[in-house]
Amino acid sequence: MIRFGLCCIFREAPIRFRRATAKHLLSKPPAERLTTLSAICRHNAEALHQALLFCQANGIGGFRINSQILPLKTHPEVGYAMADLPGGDEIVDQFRRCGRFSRRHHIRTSFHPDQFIVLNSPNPDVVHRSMADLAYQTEVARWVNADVINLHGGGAYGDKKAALRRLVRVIGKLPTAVRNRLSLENDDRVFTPADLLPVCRQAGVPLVYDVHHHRCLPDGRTVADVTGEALETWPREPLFHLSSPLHRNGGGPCGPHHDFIDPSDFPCEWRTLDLTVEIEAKAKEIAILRLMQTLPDDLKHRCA
DNA sequence: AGCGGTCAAGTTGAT
DNA sequence: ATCAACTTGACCGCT
Repeated sequence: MIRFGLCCIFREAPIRFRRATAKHLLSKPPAERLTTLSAICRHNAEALHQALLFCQANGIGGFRINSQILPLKTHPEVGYAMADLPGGDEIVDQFRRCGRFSRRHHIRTSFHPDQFIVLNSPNPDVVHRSMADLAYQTEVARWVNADVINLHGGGAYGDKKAALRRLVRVIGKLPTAVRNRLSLENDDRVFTPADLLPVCRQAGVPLVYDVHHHRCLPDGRTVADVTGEALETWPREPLFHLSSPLHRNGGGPCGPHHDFIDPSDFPCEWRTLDLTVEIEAKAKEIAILRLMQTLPDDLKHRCA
């Protein structure tokens, strides 16, 4: 069975996550900062519960959690520990409730740290800050029962092979709780599936195959090839990515995502797999619900 | 109440 | 050398 994952936010359902800016917090006295952050974190824990309820009620089998669910958690000036927040224990409890709900209803959750988290940077400060952020996301992942923290390979710095060697080495040094959840995803500018699959095998982390990125940044392999090799990197249910481009510039760089998914972008090779497919479409839950309606018929005709 | 500029962080590639 | 694009809002200060 294919299950679809929703990425971070809703277009129409009235479920919103809050954030904070460091600049604003720094204009307040420290005690007030913590009160503000506490209110936001509490709100977000409740919003996550609502998000999971929505998914459960609508047959959506996965949900990607925004990295800013605990805003600015590892920021050098306004970063904090849960114990610093007023009512921090209750906030953690609420996240644990989300974890029990997702386990009971088989809703898979994941994280996708943003572009500032780079494990293979030649700058050790960048790597250390990245590892700290991964530790934070892992902490939340344990509460909420998320089994995937998905990352891009990072930069090439003019020497892809050396960059990939650094990546293997740094992954090897990660705490087990982080590495057990870590996955790597092919991107649209630097690292293809062919680049990352050896890293995945050496470092013992799975590949999140993004077929749209692969079409923009090809590596000579077919969708069928990469699908098969990526599946072998997963000791549990695999997780792949699907999106449709707003503009069809065949072979050019990946542009912005479309509002919806063109069902014909769904690879026939995935049809019969047990697989989580995270849907990157700007219409969010509307796009998933539409795809769930149109895909079965489309597959029947296109992939016979 | 509504508007628009701004928001921690990195890297690449276009200008 | 500088700067937008990644993804995309939400927030905050101002009117």
